[in-house]
Formats: sequence, C-alpha cells, structure tokens
Amino acid sequence: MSISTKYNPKEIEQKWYDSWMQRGFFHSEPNPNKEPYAIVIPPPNVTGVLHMGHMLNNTIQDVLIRRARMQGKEACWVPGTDHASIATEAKVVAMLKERGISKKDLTREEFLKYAWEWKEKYGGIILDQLKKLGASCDWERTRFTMEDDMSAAVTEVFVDLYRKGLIYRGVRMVNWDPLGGTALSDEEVLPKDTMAKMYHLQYAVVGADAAITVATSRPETIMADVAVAVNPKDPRYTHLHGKKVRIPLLGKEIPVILDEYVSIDFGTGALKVTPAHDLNDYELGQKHRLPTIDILNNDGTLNEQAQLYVGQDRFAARRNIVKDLQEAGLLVKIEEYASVLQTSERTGAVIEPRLSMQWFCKMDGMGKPALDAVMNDEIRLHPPKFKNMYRSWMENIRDWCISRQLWWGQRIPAFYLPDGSFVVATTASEALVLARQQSGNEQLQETDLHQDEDVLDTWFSSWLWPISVFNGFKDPDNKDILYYYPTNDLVTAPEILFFWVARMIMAGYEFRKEMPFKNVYLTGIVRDAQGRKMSKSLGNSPDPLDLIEQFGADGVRAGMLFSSPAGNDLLYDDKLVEQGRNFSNKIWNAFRLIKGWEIDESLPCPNQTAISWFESRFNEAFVQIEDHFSKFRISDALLAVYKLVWDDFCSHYLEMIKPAYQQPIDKGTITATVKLLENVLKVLHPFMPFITEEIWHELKERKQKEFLIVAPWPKKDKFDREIIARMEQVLQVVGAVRNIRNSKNIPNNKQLDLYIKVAHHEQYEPFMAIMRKLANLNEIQFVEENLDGAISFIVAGDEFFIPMEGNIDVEAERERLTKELEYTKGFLNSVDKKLSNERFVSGAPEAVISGERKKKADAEAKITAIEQSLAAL
RNA sequence: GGGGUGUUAGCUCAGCUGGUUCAGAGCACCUGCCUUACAAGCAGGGGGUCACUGGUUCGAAUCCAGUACGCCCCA
Repeated sequence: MSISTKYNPKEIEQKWYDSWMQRGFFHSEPNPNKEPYAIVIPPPNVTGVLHMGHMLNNTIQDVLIRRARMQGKEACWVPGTDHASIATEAKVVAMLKERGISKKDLTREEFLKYAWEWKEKYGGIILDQLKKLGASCDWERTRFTMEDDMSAAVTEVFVDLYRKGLIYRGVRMVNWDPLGGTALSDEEVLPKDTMAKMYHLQYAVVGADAAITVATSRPETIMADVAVAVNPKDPRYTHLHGKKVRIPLLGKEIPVILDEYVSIDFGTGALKVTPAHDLNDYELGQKHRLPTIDILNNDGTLNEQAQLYVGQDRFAARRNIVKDLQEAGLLVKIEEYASVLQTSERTGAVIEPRLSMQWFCKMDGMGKPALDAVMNDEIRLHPPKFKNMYRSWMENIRDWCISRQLWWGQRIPAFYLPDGSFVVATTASEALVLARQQSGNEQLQETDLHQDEDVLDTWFSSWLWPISVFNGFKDPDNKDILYYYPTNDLVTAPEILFFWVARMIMAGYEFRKEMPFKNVYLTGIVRDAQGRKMSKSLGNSPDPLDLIEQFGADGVRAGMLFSSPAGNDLLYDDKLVEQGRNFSNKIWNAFRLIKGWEIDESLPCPNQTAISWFESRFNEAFVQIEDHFSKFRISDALLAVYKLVWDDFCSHYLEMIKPAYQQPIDKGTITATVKLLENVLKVLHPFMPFITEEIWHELKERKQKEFLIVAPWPKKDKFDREIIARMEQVLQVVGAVRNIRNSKNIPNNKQLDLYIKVAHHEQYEPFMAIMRKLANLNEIQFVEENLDGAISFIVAGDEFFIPMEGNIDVEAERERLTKELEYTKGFLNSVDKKLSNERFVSGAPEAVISGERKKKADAEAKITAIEQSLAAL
C-alpha cells in the first residue's frame, strides 16, 4: 500500500473546497420544512488582510455552521465586508500620494472614483483568504456595507431617526489634527510617553492682595480660561470660595468654582478651566454653566478671541507667553513631569482637543430595550461575565457621534439652505420640496441646497448588518428576512461589544421589533507568548496563510481552538498548531491502518466486546460533546473529540481489534469499525473539515451527494455504563502490567503470566483476550490464594500477581507495599473521621454517606490485601 | 478615582449545583522504545500549601469579607 505515513493537506484541501462549492453545499435558501440557522459574519474591514483574530473568530463560526448543517438545519452563513471609512480613506490617500496626487486637489467625486477602484482591486482579498481556512460561507450572499441597497438602508434609517427626533446636531470635543485638517477617531490617535513641563502661574485674587498659583501644561490657552477650579475639601483654598481671580497678562476676571473633580494632590490643587480646549474642562464647564471661548483656528494658530499672540502657532505662542509671564513675574516655577502626549497616527501632529459641530444619535430610548434584552437573557452572552460590562456601559450610555469628516462612506442626507437652516431627506429632490416648505421660498432650486460634507460613522452601517444583509429595509417582508431573522449566533470580540453588538441589538428592536440574534459568543484576543496583542506594527503575528501552508487548515483550526475558552485571550504559540497538525496525522494513520487490512469473510468476529465498548464510549462522549456545544464551550468540545479519537479510538480500540501482522481481519469487525469511524468523523468534521471529508470518501464508495459535510449528525443514544466501567478497570490492569514491565526493564515482546484473585470471575472473562493483547500476556488464570514469588498489584479491590521467576527485589517490593499501606491507612483514617462525626452523618445527603462507606470498605479490603502480600514476602 | 474580572502543575487553562469524575487536561519535562498505522509516534513516570488572611459549614479550589498582585472597561 502506498499511502504516505504523513498526512499531506495541500491538494486535499483545495479539492474538497472546490467540490463543496460546486455542489452548492454552502448555499442556503429558505426552506419551510427545515429549522433555520443563520450567522452573519462580523464584516471584516475591506482594507484588512486575514490576521490571527479572524482565524479564531471564523473557525468558531464555521464549527457552529457546519454542525448546524449536519444537524439538518437550513444553515446560512452570510459573509461580507464593511467599508471602514477611516482606514480605507487613509489607504486611498496613501495610494494617491504614491502616484503624486494630493487629496486636496481632487473633488469629492474624483476621490470616490479612486476609492472604488481601490476597493474593487483589494476589497475581496480577505474573503478569499477565508476560503483557505475552510469557511463554509454562502458566497452567493456576499454583501458590502456601501453597496447601493445597503447605503440606501443607511440613509433611510438616518432620515427615519431624524424625523423621530432621535438625531440632532450638536457641539462635541473631537481629536483635531491641525496638520491634516481633520478630526480623528480615538483609534487613530497614538499616545506617546513624554516629559512635559508644568508651568505654575499666578492668578491675582480680585479685591485682595493675594494670588493663587495654578499649574498648567498649556500656558498659551489661559486666554480661553473661564474659571479656576478647586476642590471644596481643600483647606488651602477655603478663603477663596466665592471669589474672583484675574487671568495673568489679560487681566480678565473669572470666578473660582468648587468641584470634587479636582485632585488636591496634583499640581497645586488649583485647576484652570478651559472648556474649548480640554475634554474634562469642557464637561466641567457644562456642569457649571460656564461659557466656552475657542481661541484656535483649524491650523493650530491663535485667532482673534485670544486677543494676544493672534496669528501665532500654538507652540510659538507658548514660547512667547512663557517669556512674557516670566518678565511680568507671574511665572512661579516650571516643573517637569511624565505625561502622555496624544499624537496623530497619520501626520504625527500633537492632537488638539477641539469643539466642533457634529451629528448625534440619541441613545437613551433605544438603549433601554437593548439593555433589558441582555439582562433578562433573551439575548445570551457567552460567557455571561460580559453581562456586567454590558450593563455598566448601557446604563451610562452617551449619545453616539455619527458624523465623520471624511468622504468615503454614506454622505449625511442633510441639505443646507442659503440661510444656514437645513432639511433632512433621502434625495436632493425630496429635500428641495421640504426646503421650499420650510423657507416659504418657492424659488429655491436644487442648486441652492448644499448637502452636508461629512459622512456617517461606519458603525452606522454595520449596526444594521443582520437586517440589511437580508434586505430587511428595502423589502421588510421578503422571504429571506422572515425566515432567517432573528439570526442564531453571533461570534465576535469583546472589544466591540459596545461599538457594534449593543448597537445591532438597538437597531434590531428599533427597526424590526425583534432581537437580531439569540446568542453572542465572545472570543478572546489572540496574543503572543508574552501576552502582547498581535499586531502588524509589533510584527509579532505569524501570517495565517503561511501557517495553513505549513500545518494544514485543519491543523490550524484545531490549534486555534485548543486553548481558547470563550471570552479568554488566546496566547498563541506555534506549539498549538503543531499539535493540531499532529492530530491530523494521527487520524490519517488510523485511517491507513484500517484501509490496509485484508478482509477474510470466513473468519468469525472475535472483537464483540471491543466493539460494544467503543459504541458505548462513543455515545457517552457524544453526550458530553453535545453538552459542551449547548453551552458554547467549543474548546472543551474539541478536547472531548480529541481524546475520543486519540485515546479511545486509536490507543485502545484499534489496538484491541488489530489483527497480528499481515493477518487478515474478519468481516464483522471491519464493518463495525468503519461504522464507528464514520461516527467519529462526523463529530470531528466541524473542527477539521478537510481531512475528515477525505477519509470519508476513501473509506468506501459514496453516492453522488453523500458527503460528510451534509451527513446526518449523530443522535444521542443510550450507552452501557457497566461495560465502560469494566473496561476502565481492565485498562487500569493493563496499565499496571505495563508499568511493571517498564520499571523492571522487561522487554515488550516478552510475554508475562497474570494471576487474578477475585470473587467474580465473570467481570474479567469477556476481557481476557483484550488484556492478553494490550498487556502482551501469555496465560491468565484465576486463583484463590496469594501467589508466592510474584509482584502484586491491586485494582479496584481485586488482586493481581505476575510471577517473576525469582528475580524479585524483595526489599524494593516491601518498601513499595509499605508506602502504599501507609497511604491507604491514612486515607481510611480520614474517611473514618468523617463517618464518626455525628453532624456529618446527620447533615450530609445519603448518597455522600454511602459513598464514604464504600470508600471505607474498599480501603479496608485493600489494607488486608497489602498486609497479606507483605507477609508473603 | 469608579466599575468589572482574574490569581489552580514549569507554561496555557478546565474544574458547572460545596461532598470520588477532586485536585484535572493539553503542552513542556524525565525514563525506556525506530514493537511494520503513526518518532508529527508508542509505553511509563515525576510535578500543585488551588495568591494570602479570616469567616460561613459536619465538609471549601468552589460560598462570603478583607489584603496583595495582574488584566479589562470607563474617567
């Protein structure tokens, strides 16, 4: 036979993936005769390439969808990508720069043309990569958040929410990049540790010959100060409560306000409040109803509001004001301190917190049903520990800033009239009608209206994803959405529990009056061995496609799942995928063994005990596996399958039935074995789809559509606990014999004799052949008395003897037995203590007490046996 | 600063309703094996004060409180 001893995944994987695609196994259509089971993919970013997080996340989704498919459900996994406005726009800008084109020189339309070009070229890469992993997505349903219907849904939702009064314009502090001339999201801001200077400035107290020293790192912003804040509990400043102070140089009077927010021990305990240029100050300003004075232009220079240093850059202004303050004797001292400087990821400029007009979506009304749904377990989070985090976030929810100063995305459907007022409408022509009504000016033309320049946050598309992928906005009663919605399970990362999951839940209830999914499985973050998050910039992430190349997709899938309980981070190590690959190889070789046997139909079946045992063992394991699945313990489910395959099937079952070298196997055994292996392949398939499909087809001739991917999932069946327990004992005996072989250096090929002293022979009789084979025994006999000149051991109260033909080390044996005797006596003692405790006997449940009694009896029997053996020495 | 969450073998983690499936798994380690399915393997083995302190209980890795340290989210 010429099958390789090493499993070679390469051609096998491509072959089966193509085969599944051709036969349309991934495609799903509503089928009223079947239970629907749907998953929507967390749409990866079009700029993305497959990283380790995707591998984990999509492997889990594929496991779930494949199992559902085999369970006979109408399984539908909808793939797609999101347009990722910020990341994509940055990519496109970079691409243009390489071609010598600046975004500033392009019109919006020209820019978008380049952006679409880019998307068409690169946007599908990540989905193709998922195919290599084996992802069984319904590719015919692939969606993109900026395709026409999806964008229409976004606009429609915006208009709808605006008309319900849930969308408004307002002022908000944003991360402003003065060099790039744009607002940045928090994700695009890089914190940098630096040494900063703290300037201690004197603010004179009005109507008193006194001053208060205020510490600030930004002296150039004092012209925007509206108050000085101190902690009301700070005894140093009690005398200043209700007083006013003067801004240095400017002389303007501002109040001293009291707030617990101010830390007494930081700086001087007196804080200048500059609402326009600091987020915390802004909130303080709101709370105390203070004005906001914005002294900065878009490019970081000071404007007329500043009165001083007008037109100078913020850093030049800082140098100058420090000099002037010093000359005026108002600068008390300069202190260095470690601080975090926020910088732009793209331009490197120091970020300026800046107030600007943005669009907001109100969250309190939509938040409530979304909170309740999770708290009352209508939607279940796995693991449930995330409920707490979810609640604290939802209870403190803030309005959602949905506008972005970018071009790539859905443009905000607000149209400004010449007078600065605006209307919101899905199209320009509709807007014109509204504008004429609103202004009373019938002469207005479409050209008089100006659409808002900003686009919507990408999450404002993706929060509609579970509905919009089924066209639930365009056509709310279409058969897809009615059939597949609510979807079943969502698999995503806890990092976006708020950004995405919570918002999808809100959208689900707001727009379909129903949850978007029933279960949310939260994966961990994939980290490197040192616990650092894997990232491109750190360069600590292996390339997933290389891994697949090296270890096979099945190996990588299994490897990723070995150590990834729900919600826990996965510390990635090549060892894991190596273990996955080794597992593939193990299965492959089990298959080679079976495939290689000659069959002799004339032989009787000598392996009924082994067959019955494995049947039961399989059913027992299957119940556990199903239990793990029902609780979303995917990693545990895999481990249970792993042990079933490796330990029970390979190490035990195959060794039990294996004929002697070059001997044929009987028909009964091979038939049963193929059937048992088929069941094993079924439970393994969701985890390792390629190798299992390959073996499934190699094992026997299959009909046209008889593929493992659609083979019926096993059903829970009764199992014989008795045979499992007996075999457990037998395997312990085998283990004990092997242990003796090992410790006495007895070669494996030397047969030994075994004597059993036991009351119930029938317990062991059906297993004699198995024991003989696994432990390489010659003769097995039942005896009534202890055997002299033999090594003895005890399993479950029964005594076993192996004659040693005089080569027993009496001293070593005595020592070993004495140690075991002491241990057993100590154990008996602890049991006795429990049983003689009246409160235990009266308090503990009957089952526990009888358990203790059995322990006592067993221990006593064991002690007697050991004492006898010792005496015999 | 507020909230959450964790600490179990060298490493990564299970341990679900407090009690023999309670101290477990995988990897790593040690010993012996190239025994014709598999050295990507086989057989066997060692290794833990369940972070610390107290409490509840007949009984605690498990429940409660505090302490220490770690991580996450929010500020």
